[in-house]
Amino acid sequence: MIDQRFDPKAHEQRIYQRWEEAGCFRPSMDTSAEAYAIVIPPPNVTGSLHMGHALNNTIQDILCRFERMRGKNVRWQPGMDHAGIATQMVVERQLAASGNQDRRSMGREAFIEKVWEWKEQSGGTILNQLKRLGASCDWENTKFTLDEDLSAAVNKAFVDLYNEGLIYRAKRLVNWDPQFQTAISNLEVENKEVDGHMWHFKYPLAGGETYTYVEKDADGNVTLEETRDYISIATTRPETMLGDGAVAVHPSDERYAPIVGKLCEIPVGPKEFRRLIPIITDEYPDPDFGSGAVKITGAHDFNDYQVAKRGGIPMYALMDDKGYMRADGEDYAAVAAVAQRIAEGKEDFDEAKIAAMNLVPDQYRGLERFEARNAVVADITAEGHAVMIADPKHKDEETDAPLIPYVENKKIMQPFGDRSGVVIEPMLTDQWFVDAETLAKPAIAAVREGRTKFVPENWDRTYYNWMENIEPWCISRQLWWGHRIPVWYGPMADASGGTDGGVMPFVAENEKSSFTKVKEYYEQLLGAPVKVSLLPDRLRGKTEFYLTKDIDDGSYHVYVDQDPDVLDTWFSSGLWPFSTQGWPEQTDGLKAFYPGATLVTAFDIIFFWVARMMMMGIKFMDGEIPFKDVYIHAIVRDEAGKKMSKSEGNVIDPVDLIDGIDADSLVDKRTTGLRQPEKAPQVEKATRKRYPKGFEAYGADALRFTLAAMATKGRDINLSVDRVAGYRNFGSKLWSATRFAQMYEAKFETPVNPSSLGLALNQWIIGELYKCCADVSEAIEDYRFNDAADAAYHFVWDVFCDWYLELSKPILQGDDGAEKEEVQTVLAWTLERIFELLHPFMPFITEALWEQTATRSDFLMLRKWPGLSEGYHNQDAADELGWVLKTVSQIRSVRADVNVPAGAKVPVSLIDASAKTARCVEAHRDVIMRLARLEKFDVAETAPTGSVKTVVDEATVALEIADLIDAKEEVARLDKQLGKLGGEITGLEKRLGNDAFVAKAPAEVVAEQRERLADLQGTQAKLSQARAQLADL
RNA sequence: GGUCGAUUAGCUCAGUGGUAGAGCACUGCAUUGACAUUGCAGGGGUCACUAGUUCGAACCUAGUAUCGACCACCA
Repeated sequence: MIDQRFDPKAHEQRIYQRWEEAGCFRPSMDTSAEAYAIVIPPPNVTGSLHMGHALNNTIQDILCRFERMRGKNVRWQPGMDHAGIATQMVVERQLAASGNQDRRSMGREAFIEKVWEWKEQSGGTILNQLKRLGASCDWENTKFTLDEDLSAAVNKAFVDLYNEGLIYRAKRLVNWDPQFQTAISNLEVENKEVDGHMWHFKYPLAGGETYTYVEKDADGNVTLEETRDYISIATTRPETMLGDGAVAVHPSDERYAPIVGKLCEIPVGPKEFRRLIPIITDEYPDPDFGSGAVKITGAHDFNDYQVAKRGGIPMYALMDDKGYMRADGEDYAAVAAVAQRIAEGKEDFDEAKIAAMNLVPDQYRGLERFEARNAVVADITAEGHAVMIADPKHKDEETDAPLIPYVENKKIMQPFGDRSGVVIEPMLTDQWFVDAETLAKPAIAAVREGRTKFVPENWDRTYYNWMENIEPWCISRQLWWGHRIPVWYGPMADASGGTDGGVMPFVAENEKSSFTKVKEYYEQLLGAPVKVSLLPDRLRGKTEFYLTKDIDDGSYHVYVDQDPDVLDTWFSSGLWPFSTQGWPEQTDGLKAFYPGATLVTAFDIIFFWVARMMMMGIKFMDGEIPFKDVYIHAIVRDEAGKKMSKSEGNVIDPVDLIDGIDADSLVDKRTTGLRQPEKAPQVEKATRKRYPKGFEAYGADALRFTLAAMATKGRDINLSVDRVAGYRNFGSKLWSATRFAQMYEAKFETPVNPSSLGLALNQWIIGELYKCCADVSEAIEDYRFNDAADAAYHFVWDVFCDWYLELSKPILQGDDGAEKEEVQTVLAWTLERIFELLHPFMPFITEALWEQTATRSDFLMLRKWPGLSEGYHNQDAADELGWVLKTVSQIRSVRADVNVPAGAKVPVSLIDASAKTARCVEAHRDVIMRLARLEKFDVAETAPTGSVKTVVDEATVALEIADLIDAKEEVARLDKQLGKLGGEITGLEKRLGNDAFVAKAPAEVVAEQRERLADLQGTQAKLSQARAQLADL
């Protein structure tokens, strides 16, 4: 006999280990079976399991277990992402906390070694947590994006794209994170609205020139006309004025037409040398916004960058990598003089020249960017270049109001680094880019043509929206942790061995092949033997030593230096569906498991990952898409619909739901080692704030079932612990039902042949089981996990436990050996099918029940899915048991209505019963008497006087409880029912009386309604009769 | 500004044109026979609003209101 209760702690980890040891997670590699692959969204190596992961992986596991049971060759590909910035951040922080050197003084190699050390010790917590959840991943094939083979795939992908011109290096304006001192992609920038200011300044015209400034209203009437010697500019970032290259106005803006082409002065910096910049026209400025004139700072604003590129305006970079005003280069006066000549068109310029020019006036050099802003504003204002307005707070006539500098307080959108949280700075730097536009085209087509489908499908709009407006993808990161860019630079040289300090890139899959390329190149160029070595640190920057000639034999020595940058983490993630299967080798895994069946992920990762996998997969796998379906699931929120966040204190840790959280055992929990040590206290605190008393250990099954039951398409999940408790109870119910079966010696491992069953009860339950199986299968196939969970839940609890088990009791406790044996067999058989049916949702408890109900040689996990045929359904049995259920329910309901004591046994007669009903009475008398607590249950001609009546189908059920009832109350009870019936009947009559309905509605609907009306009228007649008899009393 | 979504019972949510549902909460009754992590019975809804399409609308269409998410934004 199994234990009285299911204790998750006693079974979950034990069973998981059994599966793992037996190799249950491995693909069958059965070539006759259909292959089925899901690649896990590789969690960050720094990650620990949160509710989103729990949902994501529960869904994948349900699909994998379901398809595995259906006989497919399943690989659920697990692994982890090296997560460049996140990991580097964690390790750097740890180094700092333990008083170590920072990474720069430590050096690249030593630092990376530290990260690997950290990875071995603390990384990958999440994989063990996934095991706690029951994830049936193919662990033996676990991959890490920085593994040797995956790194080789990354390099190959890079080289191939480079050779096709789809990867290129360019100086462009990119998002720069001043904290991490690296470029990041657009996607890693979060735009947030913050309180900001917009300052209005006057840029004086060169040489004190003046013009007539005229403003007109919509009808062309002049509203303002004055002589000005300046142009008014509005800006939210005054510190960038130092890098202005022009002022732009819209070509149609008549106000400024007189001064277009003239020069104006940037009103900041040393008075003796104010820089002059041209006033130009461009389509970009909106004449209706601000003053209509825009300062153009090409190196510090994305819009300005476009204008500057169009207009050939120089873009002066003002800041260093840390977001401080530049302090390098020549002093301001010298540089500004050059800039002046450029602005006046008197001197040519090129990118390199501009890049070297530091136009930050001496007094601002080295200031942090926000300090610089304050200083610039103060200086300009002090000097009287702020636009002045009448103080709006002043109550008097406008003319009397004092003038104050015009500064608007307004909400502005500001970019923040999603990891660092600091304000992102647009910076002009050399970076590597992927031509995403070209790669996106076939990826868009794949979805348009339905080769890859989004579920729910409306997400394709989001995908198109982004893909059709995709920007070049900046893939280089100025970090150390990641795939180093496979590019080596040699010195730019001429045939005589002369160098100019420039570099020549060699792109190759590894160092060795790059050296071969370098050697070939220089030998051809120089016509002499060439030896190649990697540039040692001590020579870095000393370009004169990069190419040297041996005076003795005339051979050359070339030093090459690998690009110091690493690739965006998502570059390697984009290759995940095929790099994990061994690409570029044509492995069996690759052949079988690409393309995958379904990608399961949350919407926030569509751009980051799904889009990139689509582009890369199609590119490298001969146009074959990486997966057929993309199932986009919900975001898990707290029960009030708020996003779970540590600061809100509403985080629920999935592992806490599995293991329980006890208010007093904080210490105990920390020793489980399931969380990152440095993270654990915070999570504890957050959960405990919300659940001060803690909560029970609900087990992985309860959590999984809850998530599945709530996983409706296209809606967020508001998770409540109560709900988890509810589904834990469901597991308990199944457990105790199995105990019941064991108690009555149910015959497990015994086949059932539907056609040889003698009892309607058994024919009925296997028919119900058949329906349930069909519903669950269809729902999972259709990604309706909530429907699948509901169908199983309802069948097990409401049909199997509440009815079948109760109905079977008289037989199991009775004397008829043959009947008893049939029930023992069907009971066990149905339970076994239930275990199978629930296994994808609740793998642990079902496997535990499987192993403990018989001596078994197999795992439930590897059994065949119960795909029952329609032959299991028997309509006669269904009708018969349907009648039994109705009859019992009706009698129970009446008993409760008229307050018959629960223990009292009541005699009941059945009036006007048909022959068929009479046969049912004979067949099921015992069980009905037992379940409805009857003293007798017989067919009769007439109802005894003083009985309480209800109607089941054609028959009136009379409860002989004259002594218990009050005639008045009984009349009231019947009237209430009649009232309800009457309302429904009227509605039906009205509908059926409507010719249009009868004429236009489908015939079966009309027939159905007619039948229903007839039924209701029959019931009404019988109840009315009963009422009439009572009234006579 | 663009896109997507939500509004159904006290709460959290299912429900793709034909009798409004679940879980939790609530009320009454039931405790030595699988299960109190239970059983039986019950109360509770103008399906946000307006108009339309339809024989028929929670569901389709248009609009309104409120809430939310994402993307892009005026220097």
